[in-house]
Amino acid sequence: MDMKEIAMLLKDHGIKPSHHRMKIYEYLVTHRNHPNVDMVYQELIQEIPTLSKTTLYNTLNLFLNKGLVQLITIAENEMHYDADVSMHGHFMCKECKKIYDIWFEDNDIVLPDLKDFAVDESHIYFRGTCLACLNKQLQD
Amino acid sequence: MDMKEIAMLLKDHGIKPSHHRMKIYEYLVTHRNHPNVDMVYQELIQEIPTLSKTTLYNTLNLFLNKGLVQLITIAENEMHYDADVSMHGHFMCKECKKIYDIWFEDNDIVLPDLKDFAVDESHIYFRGTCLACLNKQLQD
DNA sequence: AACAAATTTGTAATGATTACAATTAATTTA
DNA sequence: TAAATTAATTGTAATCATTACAAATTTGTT
Repeated sequence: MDMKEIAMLLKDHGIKPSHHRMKIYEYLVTHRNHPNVDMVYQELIQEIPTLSKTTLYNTLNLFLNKGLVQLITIAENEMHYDADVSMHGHFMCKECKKIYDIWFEDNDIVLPDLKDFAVDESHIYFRGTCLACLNKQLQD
Repeated sequence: MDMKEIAMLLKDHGIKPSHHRMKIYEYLVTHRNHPNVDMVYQELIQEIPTLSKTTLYNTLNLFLNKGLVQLITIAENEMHYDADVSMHGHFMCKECKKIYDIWFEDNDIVLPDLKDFAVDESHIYFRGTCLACLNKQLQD
């Protein structure tokens, strides 16, 4: 996804595509690693030495409000962000803290329609231990 | 659920049933309101004027580790707790912040078995607006 | 009662996030 | 094009949930 496409995507979501905003979205869409704020910051500060964390928070909240990214509240002490807003689940390894995408077969999961609620977001979270960390534990 | 039953339940989970611990669990099991730490504190401090928030945090973490309660990470800035550890979903209203239980019909939801992951916990979260808040909005 | 172990407490530290006012950059108007 | 207006970005300080830690209290044991 090149910068021209990113600019158009932001515009389509009612977001003026400033340089900072484009770089932040570019980070999310190329890494796809469900980063927390600091992961984005540590990477972008090298290209944009003046970048402020407040700008990051402002921008990510703007993206959230415009529906450009989704918020992942699977961790206990910090937010994570996902540029993929399509319906899929997330698994967090309690050992390495890594967050994995969980893709479902088409009919694997059908969430029920909720009466008495206007639902904006649906999330499916799993916690446990990932294969890499299970193997590491066997070596001890 | 009386105190004798609570004491037995704690013991069955390897937790020595001190008075504080029993009162904290009693709060969770009788209110069933998915409280945050402060909600428990504000109620119990009236009966136990010496209660410390550190004790609350310690106790809730102990309950979590022993599998007596489950952690709800649906809110963006604080943890919520649920004494009902059976599989059910949660809906959080963005307006009033209230958390509702979502019960599924038996075959309504079948979460897939994940290869390459040892899953300890599965959570289904919804966010949106509850009926009470939708009606309130119509009045304006 | 005396000792040891477990529980509870109070205070201070941590760390993610937000508030807010100042600065800088971009856009519009004259 | 320059001044004026608006929007975006920055830096610092505040907020607030949670944890660290050592002291005090309670409980259980010889």
